[in-house]
Amino acid sequence: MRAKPDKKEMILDAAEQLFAQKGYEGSSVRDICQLANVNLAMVNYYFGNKEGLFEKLIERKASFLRERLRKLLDDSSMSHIEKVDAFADGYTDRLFERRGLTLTIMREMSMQQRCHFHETMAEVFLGNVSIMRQIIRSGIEAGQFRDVDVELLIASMIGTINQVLINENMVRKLAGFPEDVNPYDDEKFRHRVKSHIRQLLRSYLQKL
Amino acid sequence: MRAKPDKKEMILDAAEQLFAQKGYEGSSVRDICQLANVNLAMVNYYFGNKEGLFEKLIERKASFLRERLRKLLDDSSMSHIEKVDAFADGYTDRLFERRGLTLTIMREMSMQQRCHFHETMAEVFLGNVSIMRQIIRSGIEAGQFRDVDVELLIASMIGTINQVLINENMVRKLAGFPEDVNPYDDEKFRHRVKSHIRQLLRSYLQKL
DNA sequence: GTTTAAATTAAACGTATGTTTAATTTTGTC
DNA sequence: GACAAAATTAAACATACGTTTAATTTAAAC
Repeated sequence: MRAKPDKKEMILDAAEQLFAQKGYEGSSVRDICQLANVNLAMVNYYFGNKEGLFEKLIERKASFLRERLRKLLDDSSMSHIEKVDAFADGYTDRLFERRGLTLTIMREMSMQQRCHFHETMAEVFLGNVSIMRQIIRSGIEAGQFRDVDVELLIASMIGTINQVLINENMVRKLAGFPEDVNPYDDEKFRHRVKSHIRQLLRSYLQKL
Repeated sequence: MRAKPDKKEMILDAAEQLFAQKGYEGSSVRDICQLANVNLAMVNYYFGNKEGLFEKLIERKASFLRERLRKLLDDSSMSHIEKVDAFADGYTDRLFERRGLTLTIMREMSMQQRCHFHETMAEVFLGNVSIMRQIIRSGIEAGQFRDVDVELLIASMIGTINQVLINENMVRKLAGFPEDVNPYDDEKFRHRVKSHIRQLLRSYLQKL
């Protein structure tokens, strides 16, 4: 007697998977419904239309990360550099775990098509950026960090993770994984990325 | 008597522009032909089909950058860190100037759709990565650089640029540009990105 | 058990897509 | 100017798409 499968969730799951693999336009409503084992009309019944499905997908897990990161701001037991480390680690974990959705959002953000999506995505994104910015700024004000270009440093952190996520085959080649292994599930590789980002941020932020 | 407009080139130009704005699937052959002012059948006449058009687009400017970068390797008048600087500057310029194509390639690389494109793209990409890797490695062997994670450092450099290119609106907000200005044409902003990357690489590579 | 709303279905609708065809025009060569 | 090849065109083709409809089944409430 397993829990009754929620068709709405099944559609969202299927859409998340297909959008990640084939893009928004490349995934037909028929494909999504077939993968979710529901009737073709259910997408429009539950979400109005295909765009509504996409927006629900973005909203579904939007605020999860932010709450965890925001707690870092108020934690007085950690030093500034430890907060930066913790933020980067948390962010890396999150993007690795939700690689498909991360890629989907990134692709949509880079297009002028469907611009009304951008607001939802920008809100989520800027929320996280704002937390990271505050962490770094307070480190600068406390005299522990160099006076760096905060916005671009954040772009470097997120950009590094995205760059690693973008091409699975490239990562396999560069890191020497066999063809049948998903490198993003490999704990060693994730640790390698994390410690690279940590060292990159540390060497850039800390005073000589 | 201006030069006769080469329709093949006009199609490629139109496709490059539309793919960048609306993605591969989001750009119809009809849209492309209308923008290029040619008949609908010309795409299939010149390129066989839509996928052939895309592949020609990738090949058109593939090797341009590599030759310039390769010369850096043999230039004995520059120090190792100067070569890294020059590589990063050249790469940034190139990606900024060809932003649309960069985004298009990035999106395609992140999808499992149309996997036969990946070989062409991977070849171009790995060629450039390989040059940068040699530059950094020889700096490490000469004892001038720390023994860093070369592959991920390159991912950081390219990822930073991509992250900046991905969202025009975000850059406008973060850097304070008005709505009607293209921030990627702004010489000051480009310089800001370049010097950030330079400092990031330098602080990470150079020994304490 | 009847009633009412929600959930689900198969089928159809209208349109947009990539591609092909067959006819026509342009261009270059002798 | 005649011929042949290349370039260009309008029209049609077959298919896939997102969406809607109208009928049916399921579930819940009384």
